[in-house]
Amino acid sequence: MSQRNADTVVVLDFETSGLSPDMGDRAIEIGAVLIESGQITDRFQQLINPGFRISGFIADYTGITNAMLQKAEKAQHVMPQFAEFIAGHNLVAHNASFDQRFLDAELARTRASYSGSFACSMLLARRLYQQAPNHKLGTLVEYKQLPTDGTYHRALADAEMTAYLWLQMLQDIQGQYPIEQIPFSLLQKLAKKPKGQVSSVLQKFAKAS
DNA sequence: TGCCAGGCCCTCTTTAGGGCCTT
Repeated sequence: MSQRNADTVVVLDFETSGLSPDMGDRAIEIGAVLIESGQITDRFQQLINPGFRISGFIADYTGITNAMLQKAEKAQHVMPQFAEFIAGHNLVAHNASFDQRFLDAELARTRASYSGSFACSMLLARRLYQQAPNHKLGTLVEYKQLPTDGTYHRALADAEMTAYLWLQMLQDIQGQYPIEQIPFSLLQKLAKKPKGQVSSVLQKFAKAS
């Protein structure tokens, strides 16, 4: 069974050979962190050999080279390990629809599956931080002065930054509204509400809790 | 930091178009 609270989730990030698994693109790296009761308690990071050479653009963008991928395990070995890592947890990603498409596509190639549901840190940030210059992960890390070692576009580093962003959003909600425990489902619901309704939804929930 | 897609979201909208975000 998936954890109900928003402070216990797996935050994940894929680096891929392109934008669309339907166009033949594959995962080349997966990174994830487990957050339990608001603390990062575990990490997962694996390069994945896609079975073909990646473009120069992707190598430059990620810093992941074809030489690195040649030595890496294929998805059929990596994905079952990852399915074990995320088992029983709800999932968070920045622009989650992108990562969900690759997770589903890579898991479909194995017998592995998952039971948690996704929430998107980007959709939530668009509602909570409407004054931010934009809602790219790197911009939000700078905007909220979140911890970073300066590494971008690598799966574990991006997953960690997304995790800190997620925790910051929980903290900001709890600082503004008297909510002790935020259900994961509330944040999923908020991310789909019109921006003008976010405050009233949180106020109504705070009164009821 | 470009192209391929897809979902969200705004507006000069809804019989549509284009920007944002992910790699």
